[in-house]
Amino acid sequence: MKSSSGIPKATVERLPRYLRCLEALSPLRATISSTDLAKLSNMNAAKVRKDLSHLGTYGVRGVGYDAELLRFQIKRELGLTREWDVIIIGVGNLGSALANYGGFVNRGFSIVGLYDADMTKVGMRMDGRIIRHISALESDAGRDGISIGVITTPAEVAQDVATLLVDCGVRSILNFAPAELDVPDTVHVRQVDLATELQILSFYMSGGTPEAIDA
Amino acid sequence: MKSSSGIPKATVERLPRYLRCLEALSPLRATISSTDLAKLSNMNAAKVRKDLSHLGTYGVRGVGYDAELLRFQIKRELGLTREWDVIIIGVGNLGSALANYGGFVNRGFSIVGLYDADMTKVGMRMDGRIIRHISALESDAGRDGISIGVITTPAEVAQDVATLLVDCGVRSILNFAPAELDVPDTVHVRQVDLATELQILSFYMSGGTPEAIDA
DNA sequence: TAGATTGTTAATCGATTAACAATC
DNA sequence: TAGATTGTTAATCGATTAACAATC
Repeated sequence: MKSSSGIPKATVERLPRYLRCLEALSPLRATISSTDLAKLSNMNAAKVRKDLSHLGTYGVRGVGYDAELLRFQIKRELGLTREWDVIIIGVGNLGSALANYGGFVNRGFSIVGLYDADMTKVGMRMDGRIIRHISALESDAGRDGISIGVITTPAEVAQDVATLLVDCGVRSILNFAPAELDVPDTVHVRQVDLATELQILSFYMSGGTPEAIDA
Repeated sequence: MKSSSGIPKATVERLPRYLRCLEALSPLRATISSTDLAKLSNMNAAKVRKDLSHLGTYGVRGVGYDAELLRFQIKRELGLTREWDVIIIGVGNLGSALANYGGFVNRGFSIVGLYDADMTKVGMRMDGRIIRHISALESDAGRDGISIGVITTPAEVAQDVATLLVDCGVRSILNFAPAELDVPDTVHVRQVDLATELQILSFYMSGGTPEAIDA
């Protein structure tokens, strides 16, 4: 008995990157080698082959991978052969930007609901959808079966929103609020923190530890 | 001779998280143990101690860490005792959201410029700053000394923008465009791809490989 | 056949974790 | 002193990479 998926975490997190490179490829290109895909994705050819080997053996020795087939296999592995319903909670600057962002729809995600606690926003139309009050979430969720909740609220209320989502049966959360979320471990959380990214860059710009000066 | 910083990559990427937890702490709280910090940051106490040991020995056996001192040491290590100047290229939905996002300023980052290629946007005022044309970037950069460039353009032009930034002397890039950037390895790139995050969640929702069904 | 490239093995490297002596 | 908690060691685990036999 092995774990529900034999694919290592690190590989899963790289598959979308390969997919993105394959989709950007000229449609005329029939095959691609691990070396070429490595170059496109800023990766190492051995790593590419090892990652792809987890999908099955879709490469042809001496030739490479069928680009179209590989694209499909990655999508299948990532569960992107179906469409997932996404809701956004918190229609501030970032939430609005995501609601209007075209990059989701053509990548397998459909934004089916926008929620906010601010009554002055409720009822407003945004990219064809009406903003609903957060209190409507529970009944909506029961009817619609939401796959992913995106949290773009202020940090102070992020935990409450996460708890509400979990109570509504949502098992995947993408959290943009700079707050740690405490959820059952049946729930998957991906955290994106914009300030964190800048802080990591800051570390490398400042050149590491002061001790390194006496090198 | 060791590398310019002895701190492992994985630790650097966790320091902002500890920092965020410490800043959310009650100001009355004088000390914090590795166990408590681990709970707050959804981490393991041994990992916390190991990470913090890279900063020096600021803990006290039997007592814990001085919360305020620890906060300062992490900020110092991350290079956050100074302020970094940030520019945003591409004032679309996401770029505008970031320009108006308060979370940067009080975390050590100052947005000093907004650029776009669209002449209808150039000259517009946004959160007190005037959007300038991308062609002005080169001379502005020479005068101002920009630390970090944030790319929020369409994917198609992201590489050109990155190249321009590098030519302007920018050595740290935060890229939101779903495109792989090819830059010299003196330049640090952090990539944030919103669709990628959803795709990773999709993988775990769909339960891994089909082969797993016959378990 | 000769050249190219995969799939996989085995070595290496780095990160995580448990355990515990040191010490407040 | 007794209890608590760090800092660090050593074991473990997982990820990366080079190398090459298999094979198109």
